[in-house]
Amino acid sequence: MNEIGLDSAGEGTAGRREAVLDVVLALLVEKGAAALTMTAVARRASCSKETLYKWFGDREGLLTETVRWQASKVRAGAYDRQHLDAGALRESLEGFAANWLTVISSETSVALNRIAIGQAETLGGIVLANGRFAIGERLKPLLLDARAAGLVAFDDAEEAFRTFFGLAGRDVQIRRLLGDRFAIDAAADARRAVDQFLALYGATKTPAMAG
Amino acid sequence: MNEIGLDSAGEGTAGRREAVLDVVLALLVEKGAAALTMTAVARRASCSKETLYKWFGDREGLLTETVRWQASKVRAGAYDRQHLDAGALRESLEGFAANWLTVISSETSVALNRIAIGQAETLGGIVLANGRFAIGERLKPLLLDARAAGLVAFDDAEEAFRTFFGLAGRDVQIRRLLGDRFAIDAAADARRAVDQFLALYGATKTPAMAG
DNA sequence: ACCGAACCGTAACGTACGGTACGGCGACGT
DNA sequence: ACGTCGCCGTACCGTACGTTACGGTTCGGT
Repeated sequence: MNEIGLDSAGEGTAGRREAVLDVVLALLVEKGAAALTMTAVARRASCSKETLYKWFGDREGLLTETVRWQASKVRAGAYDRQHLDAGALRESLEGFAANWLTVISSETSVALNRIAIGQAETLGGIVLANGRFAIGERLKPLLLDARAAGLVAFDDAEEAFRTFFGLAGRDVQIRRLLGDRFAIDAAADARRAVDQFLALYGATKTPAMAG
Repeated sequence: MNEIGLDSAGEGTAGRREAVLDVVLALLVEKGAAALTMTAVARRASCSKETLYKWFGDREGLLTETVRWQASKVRAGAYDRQHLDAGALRESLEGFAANWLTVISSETSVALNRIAIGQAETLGGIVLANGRFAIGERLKPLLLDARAAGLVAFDDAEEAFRTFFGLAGRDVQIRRLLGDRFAIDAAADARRAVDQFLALYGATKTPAMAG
C-alpha cells in the first residue's frame, strides 16, 4: 500500500510533493475522477490530509498542480531544424503526430482531460495551454521553416496546423474521452496523416487547397 | 419561475416528462453539471422530487433519459440520394459538416458531452452511439453512392469518414469542451473541409492517398 | 358527493466529502 | 539530553446531496 516510502531514499521533501501528484494521477486513472477524494489521496500517499492542505491549499490547488505536473512530464524534445529536406520534414511531422496520438490515447491523458473538462472553468485553460496550444506553438516553427524551404505552401500557419491536428487526431480523442477503448496504431496513423497533410499542402505535388 | 405550467395546455402527462428533461438541459447549460441537483431540477420543473424518482428511478436514470431526449432532437434530415453529381455531393457533404459543426459547438451539446465524459462508463456509450457513430452511419451511404457514381475513390468507407470527421471538426470539440469560447464560421469551415476532403478523395482530380 | 390515484411542497434521514483540530512520534539542531 | 518542528493517523465538524416519507391538494371517474 505504501507507494512512497518514508523518505527512506533521503530525497528530502523535494520528491514528496511529486510523489503525491503521481498518486493523484494513479488514482485518477484507476478509479476515475469520482473516487478522487482527499482522504483517498492521503491514504494512498501515506500522508495526512493536514499535510495535503498545507502543501496544496485546497482540493482545486492539488488538481491544478497535478495537471501542471503531468504537462511537464509530457513535453517531447524539440525537433532538429537543420537540413530540412522533404525526408526530414516528413520524419518530423510523423514524429509529432505519433507522439501526439500516443499521448492523447494514454489512460493518464484521458483521465486528466476528463477532470479538466468537468471543471472547464478552472482546469480547462491549463490543459488547453499545455496541450492543444503548446503543441501548436511547437509545430508552427517547423511548418514555417518548411515553407521557407519551399516544401509546403500555405497562407496561415495556424490554419495549416489545425488541419494537421484534425488529420492526425480525427475522432480519437472524443472517442477515448467517451469511454471507447479501441486499438490505435499510432505509427500508421501518423504516416497516413502526414501523407494526407502533404497531399494538401505539399509544394512538390499539386498544391491543392493552399488557401 | 414556473416554466411548465400546471398542465394547463391539456397535454396530459405526455409532455411533462419531456418538459422535465428540457429543464435538465437548461440547468446543465446555465449552471453546469455541478449545479445539477435533484432539488434544483424539481424546483425548476415545478414538480416534486418524489415524482422525479417515480418517473426516472434515480439520478442516473434522469441523466440517461436526458441524453436520449437531446439525441432525438438533434437528428438532422436524411439527404437526398438522387441525382448524385459532383455538385450534389459537395452540397450534401457541406450540409453534413456545417450541421455537425453547429451541433458540437452548441452550448447544449458541450454541456451534455461534458457530463457524459464525466460518467463515461454509463453515459459515454449513449452519446457516442447517438453522436459520432450515428453521423458516421448516416454519412457512409452518401460516400458509398458517391463512389459508385465515380465521384470519389477510397477503399474503406469508415476510414474515409474518419478523415472527413477530422477535417471538419479539427480542434473545435476539444477546445469547446475545455472551455475555450472562440468564434466559428460553420459554413466556411464546412466548405474548406469539403474542399480538402475532395482534394484527397475526389476521383476527378488526382486521386491521392486513396488507400 | 365520494374515492383513489397522482402529484406538489417540504421535512427528514443517511451518507460522503472537504476541511480542521489534536495527540503522538520520529528527526534534527543545539 | 532536550526542545522544536514537521508530519502521520484519526477523530471531528459542517455542509450538501441523493433518496425517502408524509401531509395536503387537485382531478378524473363513478
